[in-house]
Amino acid sequence: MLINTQEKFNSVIPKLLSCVDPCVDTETNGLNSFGTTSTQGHRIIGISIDDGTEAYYFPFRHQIGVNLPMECLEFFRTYLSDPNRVFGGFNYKFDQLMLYADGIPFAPNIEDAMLALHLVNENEENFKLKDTCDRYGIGKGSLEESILLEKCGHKKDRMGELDPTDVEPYACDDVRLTRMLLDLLKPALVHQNLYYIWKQVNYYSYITTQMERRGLCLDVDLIKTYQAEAKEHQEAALSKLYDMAGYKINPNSSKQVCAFLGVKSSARDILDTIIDAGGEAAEKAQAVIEARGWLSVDTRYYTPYMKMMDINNTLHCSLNLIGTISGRLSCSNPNLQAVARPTNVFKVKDVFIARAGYTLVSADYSQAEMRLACYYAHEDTMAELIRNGEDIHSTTAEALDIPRSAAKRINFGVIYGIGAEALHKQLRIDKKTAQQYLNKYHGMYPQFRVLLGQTERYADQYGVIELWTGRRRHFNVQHAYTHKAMSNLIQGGVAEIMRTAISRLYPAISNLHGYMLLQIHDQIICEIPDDKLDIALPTIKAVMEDFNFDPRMTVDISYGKRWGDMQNWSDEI
DNA sequence: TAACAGAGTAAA
DNA sequence: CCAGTTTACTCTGTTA
Repeated sequence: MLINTQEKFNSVIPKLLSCVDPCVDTETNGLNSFGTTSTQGHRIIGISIDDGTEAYYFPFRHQIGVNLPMECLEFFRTYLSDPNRVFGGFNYKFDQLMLYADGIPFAPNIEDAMLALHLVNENEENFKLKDTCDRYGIGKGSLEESILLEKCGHKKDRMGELDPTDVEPYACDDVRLTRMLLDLLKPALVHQNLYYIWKQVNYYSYITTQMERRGLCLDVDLIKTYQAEAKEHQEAALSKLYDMAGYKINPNSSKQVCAFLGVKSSARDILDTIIDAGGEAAEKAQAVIEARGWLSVDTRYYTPYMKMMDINNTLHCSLNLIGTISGRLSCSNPNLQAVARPTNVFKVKDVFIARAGYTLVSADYSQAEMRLACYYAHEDTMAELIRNGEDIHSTTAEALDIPRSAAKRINFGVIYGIGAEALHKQLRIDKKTAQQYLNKYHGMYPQFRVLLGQTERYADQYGVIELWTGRRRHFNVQHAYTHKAMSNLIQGGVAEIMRTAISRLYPAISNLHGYMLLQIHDQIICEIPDDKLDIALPTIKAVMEDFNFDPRMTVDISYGKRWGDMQNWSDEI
């Protein structure tokens, strides 16, 4: 039902107010509510709400036809941020950010059908509302959508150019379908014992939305300095390469580099092999790496950051709760979970700074995956090393009489079931030696192999494995290979530890007027007021370590004004 | 010219 | 017929 006059609006207000679980969707003129230095933030053009009996569309910014007066948005400011209502949505994080851009605060209680879908079946071919409803036999197909997309040239962000009358059927369809999907998925969640997890994940969505909203502050002057420096090095590295090759070789073209070096792949590990061997080819390979580094540090970090930041020099990524099969978060636009670790070339972390009056705090779990693997596998030999605070790589290397690099690789790889083939490629040693190292390793720590087999057999037999929280990873579909079950158990398990910790930590950090900015799998980045650091640091450590695994989860904390320049903190001092 | 696959590289 | 896993992004080079 189209609500585009004050009279109609007044008549539906009582219906909205009597609904405690409205389903909400927004139509917008784009995907980015924050805007960039060169583009304005996108805005809501209308809001649709299903109150359980009827669906309404409230148009505000259509370029033609009759809109509701903007004053009516005032009602939604309180209504849509009401902590006493539960808002149903599909990828509601997106709608919340859009609503926020119109001054509507985030509502803490949400029920997101997309998150429910991912919990019930993380193997879905996609997580689009209409496609999902088609697959589950809900609604009357994507008829409304296809008609509408036809009208606006197949671009949803141009829906504002249409009359509200044309958009209403589509917009109302979305909220009706969302409610139907929620009604379908809730019993499935209950049946799989996932309902409580879902409520938690909805809250996690609320927290991560706040992280996106806050964003990370950039030191623009330093970016420009680093860009200029990178450009100089690029030119030097390229001219050196051109001299060597005798023509203008492109270091990013694997074809050209392969021809230049007489190899079949120009990937980094192949180039490293050539460098190991020494000689003239080694110099060539070194020059390619040098040039690639100075080119990519700019094209992959500085330049995109300058383009993507908002007018306050703030960078807002997207934290995706359904981006992975294992239950980890994924991060995009930009991917701040994959910012290069600091080197002479990649000084990228330096350009992320704390806002005035705040300090950045990084808290990361030490050896989280290995600890969880020990816990699951009852691998007591390794567990004892960890409990005693030993360097597990060095100790392993000494005990087995293998290089430390090999011990380190196996320690990381064993969680994923590494074999001789992969180890020989990574360490650039022959396959026989790799197999010997593995045999020694599994002789010393026999339980990892046992867990690998057990988890795989369990997944084969039951088609599903359960993480320590009760979250499930399903293997009862094609292309869900059970040899990955242990990896998923550990990776997903750490993700659940992180989710639990962040959910517990959020109220504490908010009370101190601090902010969480980012989650990087086993690490969080926060921004804490300078005068609250003394309280915040021990609190963060205590909350994050508050689990009952053996060996226990421990957290290393560092703090500073730049991400690239942090000092370690210890509460002993 | 746009779309796509493949190679390469960043993180945990 | 997968054999360390989970991602996101940029570039090259070919194809529609």
